Amino acid sequence: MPELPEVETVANGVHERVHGQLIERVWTSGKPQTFKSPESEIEAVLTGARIERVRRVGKTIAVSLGSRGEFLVHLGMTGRLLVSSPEVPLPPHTHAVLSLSGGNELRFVDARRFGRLSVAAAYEGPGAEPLTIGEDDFVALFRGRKLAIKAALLNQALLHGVGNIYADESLFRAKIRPRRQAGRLTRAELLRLRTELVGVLKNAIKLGGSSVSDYVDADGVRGFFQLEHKVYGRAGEDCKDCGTGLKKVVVGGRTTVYCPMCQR
DNA sequence: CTGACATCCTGACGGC
DNA sequence: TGCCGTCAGGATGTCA
Repeated sequence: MPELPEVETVANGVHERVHGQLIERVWTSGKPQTFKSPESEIEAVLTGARIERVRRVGKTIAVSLGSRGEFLVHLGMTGRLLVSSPEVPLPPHTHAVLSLSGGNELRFVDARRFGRLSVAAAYEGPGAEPLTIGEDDFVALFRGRKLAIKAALLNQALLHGVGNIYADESLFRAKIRPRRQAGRLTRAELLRLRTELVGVLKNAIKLGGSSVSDYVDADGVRGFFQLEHKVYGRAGEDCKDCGTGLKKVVVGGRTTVYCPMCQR
């Protein structure tokens, strides 16, 4: 499932291949819940627009269209944003096709339809940016919060971009149990969490993200960070650091895996 | 306001 | 082999 590193990889890859190009034609599938803005509005804004920049904001891909605003793509769980030749057959579950002046198509494909397309004037994202937030601001995010630290990490209004994989992986590396109350973590623990979170996100970006279900980048290529996972997807296996059996619980409504020995 | 929980959707996987 | 039930999860909406 695409989180910050996967979305960043896709956004950068798409940017390289489409910036500066004109959107000549737009086709949309008509599946209602895929479109957060009316399809007619999306088509009107996109058709004839020039793509200035493609970047990541939280887990959202924001395509800047100059004075026309931004085209926002949220990949949900199984969404893919692909740059393809028109000669390549449309994959099943294609929901939008943008024909570009460079001759290629920008395609949005999403089997499970948790992804969303919309247009907006400008997009800032709901929360703070994990890669650039300072120490004091990071610590302040969790002050007084009674929910579990894992649930707090998943809350996009606090930090945006972190999902289930990198929440579990950063908590393991920071040696913090996922169910600890966020507001009761010490400053030292939160600073450790910030360091490990930034580290794991940057490392994952370097490796092209984690391909666990069907995540691929703009060229359809899989990432490699799943090979570095210490806990995510490893329920029932042994901790790579200490050999203790990893535990699986539900926190914040999400499957959560942790090491009861390493994480306190 | 804060937090907990159900809901959407379909492919993959396990069991028999 | 093939069928069927279960599971996965980001954002949103509802409820306490």
